Formats: sequence, structure tokens, C-alpha cells
Amino acid sequence: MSEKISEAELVVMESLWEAAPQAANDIADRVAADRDWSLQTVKTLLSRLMAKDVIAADQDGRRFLYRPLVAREDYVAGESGRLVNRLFGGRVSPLVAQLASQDQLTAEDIAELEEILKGLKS
Amino acid sequence: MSEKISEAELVVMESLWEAAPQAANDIADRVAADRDWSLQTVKTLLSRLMAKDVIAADQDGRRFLYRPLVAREDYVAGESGRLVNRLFGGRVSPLVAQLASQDQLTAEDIAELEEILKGLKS
DNA sequence: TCGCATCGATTACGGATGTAGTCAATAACG
DNA sequence: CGTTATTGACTACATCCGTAATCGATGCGA
Repeated sequence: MSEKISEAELVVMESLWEAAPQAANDIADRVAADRDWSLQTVKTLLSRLMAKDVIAADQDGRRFLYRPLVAREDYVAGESGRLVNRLFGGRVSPLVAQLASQDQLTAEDIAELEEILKGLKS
Repeated sequence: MSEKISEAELVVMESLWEAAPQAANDIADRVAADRDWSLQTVKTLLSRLMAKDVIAADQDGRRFLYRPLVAREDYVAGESGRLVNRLFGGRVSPLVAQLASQDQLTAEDIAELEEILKGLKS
């Protein structure tokens, strides 16, 4: 039952999902593009993620190399499921209908959705 | 730009979306099924929702009748869009693929998705 | 060897959140 | 008319979150 990952923590996780393991420094550099955080802030987020048992660290000299313990797919699956349950009573099609009405569906999405459906019907 | 609605606040909003206007008492009764909250807790959440300008209250004798100021569809649209952006780079089909792989798609969903796609292609 | 740079750990602090308790006003009841 | 119940307003308080500053240990360069 991994605990909830906050918005800021997620930015760090994304960095670790892109490349692992990384030292705190590497992560700070990598996320600098998105957020204007000090190195200390990144380190705080890392220790909170450690406390939540969603990352682990291996010592490398006098620093640590961090790596994710939960796969991005698992996290994403949990969040997606949670949203669908909270807002759409667990039904997926209203979600898609919602997004379609917002014009969030690209032509590519439509093609891919058709593929998915085709796969499911067999 | 209405502010963020918290998890607990959302429970109150759902009650108001189901029926409005309602007095604090009615809401407390209605949400009692889900959460074991005191009446005071519900009132606190109501005043926070007032502060966030997502509900309004009209006086009725010595109490207030509360009603939502934002439509459920608008809220849901925002949250759905946010999730798709955060986790799927704004692309919808990976989300559906994700949910499909979790077996979250019912036969009914599949049929409705086909309808949605049919509508979009015309 | 002595000071500086760097690392993780600890502490800080304001705002949001969850979950109430208490208070003052007032309506209703006896 | 006095008491009780009810209502919204205000206050409380622990935890989480965002964003860091500071501290103590240690390695590195002069």
C-alpha cells in the first residue's frame, strides 16, 4: 500500500523513471528545466519519497544513488483507476466522452482507440 | 480560476451536485453513508468551499441553503484533462490502453466507445 | 594538515487539509 | 419568561506539502 505521492514528489519520480539510478545532483539538474528548485528542495523530496518506500538508495562513495521502487505503469494505473472511480463511477466510456467533448482527442488517438477496441473484441 | 477542491470537500460537492439547494444538516445526513463526520466537520468544509467560491449560500430563516456554483461537468473536465496531461502527455489513447489492461473496460464501455468514435469520425 | 566544498540529515515555517470543539445569537418549547 | 436546542462563526490542532536554511561529517585540494 504505497502512500500518496504529492505533486512535487511526482516531478522527482518522473526524473527517476526516465533514468535510474541517479544522484540527488543529477535529479536537481534534470528537473531544473521544469521547476526552479534548490538542490535542498530536491533532497527533501527524495527523503520523503524514501520514507514512503517508493524509492530506494544505494550508497556510492559519500553520496547515494536513487532508484524507483514502483514502476511508472503501476503508479499510473493506480491514479487512472482512482480518477475513473471517483468521478465516473468506475466507468471508462464517460471519461472518454468527456475528453472527446473537450476536443482532447487527436486523430491519432482515435485511430489508436479503434485498435484497442478491435483487440478487446477478439 | 476556481481553487483546488480537496478530497473531503469533494464529498460535500458531490452531495450538492446530487441535490441543491441543501442545508448543512441535509448534507451531513446524506454524506453520513460515506464518511463518519460530525455536523461541524461538514460545516467547516462548507465554509471552505464558500471561501473558494465554488458554492454559494442563500439564507432561509436562521440557516443557509447551499448550492454549487461550478457544474460537475466543468469540475470533471478539469480533473480529467489534468490527469491526461500529467500522466499521459496529453494523449488520451494511452489512458484507455492503460485502463483496458487493467480490465476496467466493461462490455458496455466498449460498445459506448465505439459509438463515440463513430460520432467523431463524421 | 587545514580549510573549503559537498553530502545527507535535521529543522523550519507558512499554507492546505482533515477533523473537530466551542461560542454567541436566536428560535422554539414549556 | 427562562431554558434548551440549533445554527453559523471562530478557533484548534495535528499532519501533509512546498520550499528551503542550517548543521555535522567527510573527502579533497593546497
